[in-house]
Amino acid sequence: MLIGELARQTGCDAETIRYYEREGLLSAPQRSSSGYRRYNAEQLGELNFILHCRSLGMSLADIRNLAAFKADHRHDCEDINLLIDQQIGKVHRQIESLRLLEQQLLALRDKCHDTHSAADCGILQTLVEAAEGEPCVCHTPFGQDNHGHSHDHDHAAKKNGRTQKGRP
Amino acid sequence: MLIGELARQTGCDAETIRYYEREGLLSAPQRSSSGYRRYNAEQLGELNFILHCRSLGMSLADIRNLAAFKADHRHDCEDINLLIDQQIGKVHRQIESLRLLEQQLLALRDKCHDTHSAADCGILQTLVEAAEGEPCVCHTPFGQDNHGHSHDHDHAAKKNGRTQKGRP
DNA sequence: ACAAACCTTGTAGTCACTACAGGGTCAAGC
DNA sequence: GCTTGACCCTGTAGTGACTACAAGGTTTGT
Repeated sequence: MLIGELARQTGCDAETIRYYEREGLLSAPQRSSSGYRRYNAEQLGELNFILHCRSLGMSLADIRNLAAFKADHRHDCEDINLLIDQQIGKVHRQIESLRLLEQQLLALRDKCHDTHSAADCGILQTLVEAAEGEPCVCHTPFGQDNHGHSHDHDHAAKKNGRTQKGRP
Repeated sequence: MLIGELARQTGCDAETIRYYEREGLLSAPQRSSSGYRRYNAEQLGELNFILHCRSLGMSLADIRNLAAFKADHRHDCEDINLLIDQQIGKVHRQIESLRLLEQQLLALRDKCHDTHSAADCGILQTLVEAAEGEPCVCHTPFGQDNHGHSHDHDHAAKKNGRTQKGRP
């Protein structure tokens, strides 16, 4: 099966498949005489495994580890449990901080219900004041645990801590 | 005040401040004869506004818009409300999909409590089987609304849809 | 013979930073 | 006057997980 067919069967973009191969997650397939990638059922399974793990929010690095554990059958599964536990912890912290975020946004939204001039907009005023005074709740979205180089997709406020680090 | 002092007062890295300037979020400060950036209270306010919005999970593009609304006082605040509502919607959807994710991970974790060989690890087995059969819950983490180029913190499974797009 | 649909590689862009190289400036101390 | 160290500058490249495109080669059908 060619890459397009694999893409169709898995719902994964062909460019992403090539990307996974480059990243060493997917084993390099055989090639036809003209250089086309030829996949078999085994690689279909490999890719589905990757996609399923991705759908559980795991990073490619985590999946690489998991695949290594899978390959080495003498390995005991302590590390696997640890990996899943870490994933659960990560997701849990994300949920917590997003909930806080939601609260703050809803409170903000509450400042303005009718359409009027931006000069009188309660939301804008609140934002400006909050930035000035900054005695705010100041959660740290998915933060702190951010050592290493995880970069964690936490857009928001990352390491800057604001209340802690800021104004001493 | 020099950039280091501004960094200290806001808890924002100096390199990030320069980045915000490059991106046009922060107005270009005056320069000393030797080219050093000199900030005043107004720019301190500007930066705090940006950081506060970031801590609410807004993208730099959103903040740019918000700042434009702030500047143009004749503008009415409908767009501001819309922006906040969209932000709330985004956060809400993220929470929902993360909750689902958490359930799946907890169910997965439940497959293995003791340390034993990876060959017998319930987690690994479950992952492999789930990838093969794939009659799974198959949530789509923060997906779908992903038009444009939002990139949205969604690690997970992004557009690939899996159950929808895959295997027709 | 030719077009459409596929495949290849390589490079650059996304977002919000972060890190570093390679230099310049400034104040304090000797 | 000279050195040291803390600061500042610009510019470029890297992060994660893709996505998009350019410029070309191959295969298949009419």
